[in-house]
Formats: sequence, structure tokens, C-alpha cells
Amino acid sequence: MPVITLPDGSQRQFEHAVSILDVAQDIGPGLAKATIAGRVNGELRDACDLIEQDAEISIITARDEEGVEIIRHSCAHLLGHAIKQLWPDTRMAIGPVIENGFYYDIDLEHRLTDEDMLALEARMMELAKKDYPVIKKTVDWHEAVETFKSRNENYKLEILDRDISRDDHPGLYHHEEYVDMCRGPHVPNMKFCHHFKLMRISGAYWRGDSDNKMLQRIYGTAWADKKQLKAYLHRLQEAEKRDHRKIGKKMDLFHLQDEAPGMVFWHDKGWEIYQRIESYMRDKQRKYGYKEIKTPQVVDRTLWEKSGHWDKFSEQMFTTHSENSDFAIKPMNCPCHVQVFNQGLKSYKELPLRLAEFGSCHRNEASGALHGIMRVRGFVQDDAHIFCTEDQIQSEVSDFIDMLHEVYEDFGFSEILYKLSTRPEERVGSDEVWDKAEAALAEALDAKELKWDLLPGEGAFYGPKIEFSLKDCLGRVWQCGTIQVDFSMPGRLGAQYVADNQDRKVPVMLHRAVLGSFERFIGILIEEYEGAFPFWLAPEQVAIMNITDRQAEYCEKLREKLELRGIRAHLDLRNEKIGFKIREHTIAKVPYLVVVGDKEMENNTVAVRTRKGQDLGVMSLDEALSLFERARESKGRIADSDD
RNA sequence: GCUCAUAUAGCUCAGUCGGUAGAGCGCCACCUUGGUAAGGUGGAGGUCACCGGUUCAAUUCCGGUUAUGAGCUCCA
Repeated sequence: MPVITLPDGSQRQFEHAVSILDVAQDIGPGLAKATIAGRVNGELRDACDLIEQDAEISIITARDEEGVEIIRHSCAHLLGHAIKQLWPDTRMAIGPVIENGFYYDIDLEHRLTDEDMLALEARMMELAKKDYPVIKKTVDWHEAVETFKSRNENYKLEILDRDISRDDHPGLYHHEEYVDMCRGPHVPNMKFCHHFKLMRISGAYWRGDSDNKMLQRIYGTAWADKKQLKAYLHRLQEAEKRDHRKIGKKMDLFHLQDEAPGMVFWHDKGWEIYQRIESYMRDKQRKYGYKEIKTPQVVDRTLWEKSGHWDKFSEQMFTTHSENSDFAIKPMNCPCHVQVFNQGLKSYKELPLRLAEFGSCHRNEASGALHGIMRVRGFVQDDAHIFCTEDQIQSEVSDFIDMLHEVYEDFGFSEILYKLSTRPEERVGSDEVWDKAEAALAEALDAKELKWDLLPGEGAFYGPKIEFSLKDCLGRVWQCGTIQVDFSMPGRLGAQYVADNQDRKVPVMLHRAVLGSFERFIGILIEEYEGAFPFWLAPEQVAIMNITDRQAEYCEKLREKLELRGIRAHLDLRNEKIGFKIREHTIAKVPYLVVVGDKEMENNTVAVRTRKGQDLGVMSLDEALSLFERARESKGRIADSDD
């Protein structure tokens, strides 16, 4: 006699065990029709699952985020249903839900082509339109094994063998003749799965291990209704326009070419942006007590052996040779920074010592890992190493996070992902030190009330780390900032300081970067701003254009005055109509367009317009200057920026 | 590195079922001096990524290389 409590607090009593669907039916036939699954005492359950005891339940429909996820999950099954009809020797691996959709990893000798994908999608649609019911059967472990043995599903068998306990009762979902195993829940009927699209195909290793066989992974997207699906596809199209590779080319910021894969050729406009960011970071670092240094590009192999990098990363280092020595082009700056620290005996009074470098590094990344200017082989980090005592870790981390927040806010980033990676299996340093360092990092995050994800075992071998990540236009996550504790390298490279009791001690080293690499950060910025850089970063801040030749000289004088105030103003005196010039500079996303005709020249004024098409009217030069200076001052901050 | 796809003018792309190629934009010249998102006319520009093979003939078909794209693996 279960008593069911609904989210609004109302209760319903039943004579016997009921399913979620029964409860929905009891509330109303409309709700029953829309029921996808339910939440029973907080746990997601299938609509057909029986409830024997008193419970709090809520009904899940396509209007709930969970409902859409269930639809996506069932679409993966639908894919299985269809693909086994078209290619019966397909073996199904795993088919999980991902952001905006789902994928299914399959093992199939035949390489699926684009035409195959269309055929597959058509068959899926045909099957879904039958609105067939999905039937769930809970079986014991042995029955599940028998089921998949008879179907030659060796990946399902491996999952049963390795991941599912013998006394467990897996759920088997029957999609007509197709059977899939899943924790669920799933839709009760395929009528919910009409709005999907197969997106792409790629390779993926079985169990994510590059030693395993590579399977074919089919990605799809699925939504509750046609409108949502259309909106999503439209969003993707819009996102493509923000792609930093497209904008970088169109706005003439940089290029890449075959002869230097993964290395950026910065053009004058891109380099202008780069330099503005560098000089901004230089000021910021000075304010936070860093000393800027510069260390060599090419360093003898023996140093990398001492630091431990040669063992782990020699394959990814570019090397060179001279006379009797092997050299590596530096893949990171830390060993060099320790060399600077080691010059002269240091006292505890000098700690924390913060050494910063805009360090140019090269890493021979796997060719398939390269991506525009986000993942490259030659890059510059806003790198720094803080030499400190164990007791200073937390306050240094805390100060660093403040600095990072200040910087990210100036660039207008509001969505930062925080991750804390803790001790991996293979590591150096005692558990006691790890405990302390991990706690210091966690406390620094908690003290600022930041929401962070724990990545157990993902730390570097030498210490735990915090990663600060940003998203690109397609929602892909890129690590930018980081702070890492290092217990290993200072000792390996002989760093010491004299403590207050005259003892020699090894300092702790914190590796940290705010932007990460300039290349990646600028890539993210391009996508964030869609190329419309805020005034302080815009390579060309003001375009000055004349109506006729008569104002040419006046325009030139204007430009000089703006340049004197540090504003990057460019002249456009071409023999073109004003509409044409305005169009060009608007497309080039120049923040302010200044137009000068006879009227302005006579009254010693300018007519100002924004790249967004807003006419700010005619004003004096002083007014225009203060407008520009205010725009420069607001940087990229969201609240006071007019973009 | 792995799987799949792609590579044609400065850019975006079309095209040739094998007979050395075309559009739009951009660029250059001339006309036009025009007040807030495209004025007109004319012109230049391509070893069809690279190396081989098949063929009378390859930009097109086949193989390889390089690079790029999507994803997987990796990311000190």
C-alpha cells in the first residue's frame, strides 16, 4: 500500500505496487502520455519500474533536462537497432549520453562512409516513427551473458565480465528485435525519439586506451522537439563564425603554413594584440611582486636529465646538436628558473621569490593533437615560478587566484572552470607532503567559495595542481591558467636556502601561469569576442575617414593628435564613397569610426560612429578623446564595456 | 601517433564521368569628390599541395608523402 508523495507535497495512496506511469495516469492522461521516466526518492527510474514502498516521486517529461538526456540515451539504442539491421555483423561497445547528444562506439569491419551515415539516419528515423514500445526486462547476470553470447556481442560480454557483479541484475532494453544493456532509465516508447541527427564519425579506442583496438564512434545530437533541434543546429552554425582560425585569417591576425606545423606566423595586427596583452601582464606581475627574467632557448641535455624531463618527455622535445653536446630546445622554463634561483646563496628572508618569464617553449606535440593556435608546438607562456616554504604555499596560491581573477575579469571572462588534480599512482614526495599540498590548494579554492571539480590521480608526478579552464566557441574546454606545487625539481636541481636556524633547506616551487600560452589565450579571446576586440586590445582602434580630398590634411592632423594620446588611429583617405568606407571598417570591427566632412572641418569637430552602427553624433576632438580613453580604461570588463 | 575526411586564384567555393580550369569577393588601372554598411568600366592573377604509377593524355583514376579538419590517445 505505497503512499506516493509528489513534488508539490500532495500524497496519493495506492492499493498495490505501482509504476511511475501508473502514478502519472492517476494524475491525468495528458501527463501519462508525456511521461518518460521518474525520480523515486531522488533516484532516476524507468517509467515501468514498480514502487512497492512509500516514496517521494517526480515525473520526468521531455520538458526536464533529465528527460532530454534520457531521450539522447535512447537514441543511442535506436542507433544500435538501426545499425544492426543494416550491418548485422556490427558489434556494439558503449553508447553514452554527452553534452547535446550521444555517441555509440561500434566495431565493424566495413568503414562507414558519409552515404552510410545518411542511410543509417534514415533507418533510425523509419524505426522511431513506428513509435514502438521499449520493453525493459531485468535479468540475472547469467541470463544477460547468455543473451549477448547468442548475439556475438563480445564487448557487452567484456563489460559484464569486468564491470558488473555476478549478483547484479542488469536491465535489458528490447527495441523490437534489438537488445541493449543499460542502467537506464530509457524512454518507454520511441515516439519520444523523433528529433535527432547523426553528426559525424570518428575513431575512438576501446576503453579509451590507445593500446586497444580503434572502434568507429558515431556522434549524434537529439532533442525533445523539432524546434530545439533546429535551434541547436543553428547555434552550431553561429559558433562556426566565431572560429579563431576563420577570424584570424579574415582579420589578417596570423597564419600557419605547412613548413612550420603548429607554429604561428603573427601578422602585424595579431602581434599588436599580443603585445598589448604582454605589456598588460608585465604590469600585473610587477604589481603582484614578480621579478621578470629571461632564460636561454637551447639548453644542454644534461639539465633535462637532471630535472627528470628527459626520461619522461624526450620524445616530445626538439633537439639539436653542436660539437660534443646534445641540446634540447626548451619545452618549459622551470629548470632554467631554478638556475637563476641558484645564483648566490638565498636566505629564508628572500622567500617567497617569484621569477616570471614570457618564456618561449617548443614541444613536439603529436600531429593529431594540433588545433589552430589553441594547441601548437611553439608557444609562449606567461610563466613564473614561486620559490617558497611549505607554509607559504596556501597564501601564495590564494594571491595567485586573486591575480588570475583580476586578469580574467579585465578580459571579460565570467565562466571559469576550476579543477583540482591530486596525487597520481606514480609520484615523488611523501604522503605527508602531498596531504599538506593538496589541502593547501583545496583550502585556497574553498576560501574564495569557488566551485571546483576534483580530478583524483590526475596530478603531475611532482605535485598536485589547480587548473583554470575556459571554453571555446563550440564549448570545448581548454586549460589556460594553472598553479602546480612541485616537491621534486628544486631538490633535483640543487636549490637551497638558509633557514632562520642556519639549516640548509630545499624550497618548494610553485609553477604557475595565468593566461597559459599567449597563442591559446588569444585564440580563446578571438572566439569570445568574435573578432570584435575591446578598445584596449583592438589593433586598429579608430578609423578616420574623409568625405572628399578637401579634408585630407585635417584628417592627418587628427590622426597625429590621437597617436600622441596613445590611440591607434588609421587613416582612410581613399577615393571611395563614405558608405563604402564605413562598411569596410565596420566589417573589420574597428571600435570607432570617425568621419570628417567640410562641416566638421569648419567647426573643428568630428562625427563618431561605433562598429555596432550606433551614431554618436558630432563632437569636439576633446570629447572624442575622452570617449576613447574611457573605452580603453574599461578594458574587456563586461559590466562597463559597451560591446 | 591512431581512425575517417579534405587539399583548385589572396579569400570563400564551383568544376572536369581523363583532353592543362571558372564564379563572387579582394587586388590593379581609369572614370567618379560622392555625407554614414557595397558607384561605374576595364584588367591582372592558378605547375589544380608534393612525389610516383596507370594512360596517347592526369588537376581528375590509383599508391605514397606533407598539411589541415573532426574525434580518440597525449598534454611536463
